[in-house]
Amino acid sequence: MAATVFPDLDRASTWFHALSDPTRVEIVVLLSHGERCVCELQDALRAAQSRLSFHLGVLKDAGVVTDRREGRWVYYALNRNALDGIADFARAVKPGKHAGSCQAACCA
Amino acid sequence: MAATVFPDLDRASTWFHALSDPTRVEIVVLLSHGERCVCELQDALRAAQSRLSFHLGVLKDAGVVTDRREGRWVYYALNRNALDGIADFARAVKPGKHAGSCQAACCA
DNA sequence: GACATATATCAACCGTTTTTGATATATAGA
DNA sequence: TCTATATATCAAAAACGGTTGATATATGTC
Repeated sequence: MAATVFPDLDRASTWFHALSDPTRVEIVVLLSHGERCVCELQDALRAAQSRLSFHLGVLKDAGVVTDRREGRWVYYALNRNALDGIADFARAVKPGKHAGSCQAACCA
Repeated sequence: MAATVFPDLDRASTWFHALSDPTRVEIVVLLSHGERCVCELQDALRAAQSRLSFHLGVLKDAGVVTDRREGRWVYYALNRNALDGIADFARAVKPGKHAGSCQAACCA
């Protein structure tokens, strides 16, 4: 059963979808230095404001980033839980890592 | 500089794109039990043959899986390097993990 | 209140991805 | 060689995702 290997496939594919665009991966890398407001990201990426806002929305909906308003500015930050979940997924599906959790016949 | 955090952004977003579809994540989970031929995956996923073949092609092009022919059958298997790369990415961008690799001013 | 700045939302457009059904290729066995 | 099975490829349609420019909302300052 798939579920025994990694319990939350939909959430996983949502994370991966959020990271499937190079611009969004760049945003994540920028945020890995610490939280940033939209205008800082805009300068760093030289991206149109609505375009950046769109990508931040995708990342936020997927739970990869969080946002917080401070005065006029909105600061975005990485969500550690999502990053841990991604690493967990990669670890969980690595062949041989779950030999105990399914029938002996199916796992090499 | 983005490159200091994770050196191969394009490869990362290619991996993530390959995993951005729920069907493909399911395939990966099935393959985590060991290599499988296309017809076994077809039974497990109840997916049309050409559809499955398409998704396997995407995973293969991204380097997430490998294939090998044995007689009439083609067996697909996970590529550990890609899974390691994904886990590495998640670890590398986790805030605080790369404090030494960039200017003190930028990292909290 | 009027104005400026930061960010989000919307609609239109365009290109890409996915699905489907049909056909092609490869291998094996009779 | 003929037939059956496994898989890949192709073309057309449908669905989706990203970009752009315009407009809306929220906040702060004068």
